Amino acid sequence: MTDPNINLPLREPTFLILLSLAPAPRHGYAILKEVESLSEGRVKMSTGTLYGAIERLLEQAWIRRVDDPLPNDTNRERKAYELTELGHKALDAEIARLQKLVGVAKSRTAEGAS
Amino acid sequence: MTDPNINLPLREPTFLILLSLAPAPRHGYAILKEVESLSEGRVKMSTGTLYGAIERLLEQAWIRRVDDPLPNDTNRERKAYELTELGHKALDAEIARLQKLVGVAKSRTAEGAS
DNA sequence: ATGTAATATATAGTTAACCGACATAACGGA
DNA sequence: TCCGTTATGTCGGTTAACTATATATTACAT
Repeated sequence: MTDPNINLPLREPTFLILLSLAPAPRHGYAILKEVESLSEGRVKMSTGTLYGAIERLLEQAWIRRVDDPLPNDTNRERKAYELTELGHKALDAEIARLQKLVGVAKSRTAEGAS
Repeated sequence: MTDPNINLPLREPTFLILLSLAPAPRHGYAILKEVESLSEGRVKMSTGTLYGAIERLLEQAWIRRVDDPLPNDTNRERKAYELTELGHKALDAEIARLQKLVGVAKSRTAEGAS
């Protein structure tokens, strides 16, 4: 039932990268900025983390390369990525896992608390 | 502000260990079983993970050793642990982090709506 | 024109936590 | 008496993330 290609849990940077790509394709640096904004400034990924994760996600086929959605007239290199079907499934599965965990945690810590 | 002794995110096994200790002290093996039940059978921690984490959590002073709450008449070794104040804070902070993340993820992946 | 901040990609070396395998032993019931 | 469960622990390998470093282009202000 559970897809063997989807190995949870994701670590936070990976999760946020996928989440940043969920609505639309983006290039690396844009992911970096989006992750920071998604986490309200809390997560400032290093480029080492970012490009390492991109490489891994490409291998796992959770993301794929696409043409830059915002083509520019400069010589500037830009590589864009989007979620694959599998990537979407993985993200959804991870969100479900987190949601369940939060539910359990809430009910467990609520007793006797104030 | 944010306690410098609390370094988030936690990885799932660590989170579940803290959560298992939240209502009451437990000994190692009981934590192992509780984690499995909290995760509805999904997370089957190895003892390597468990005792490694316990050692780390003791060092960080997120848990402390206590007398076995269920004393037995046997020669069986049993070591019980409970959350410290700091451990409780860390757990609460992690739950808050997860909850916020789920909220962001939900709103971002939800289609429709404007 | 010159400097510098922001944009953009990439690699190398290190660390922390987890995982699987292994090891030991007491207990309880069939 | 045997076996599954309870109970504690070590060790080596894996892996993702982190830090630091590197390179180059572009935009903007002085």
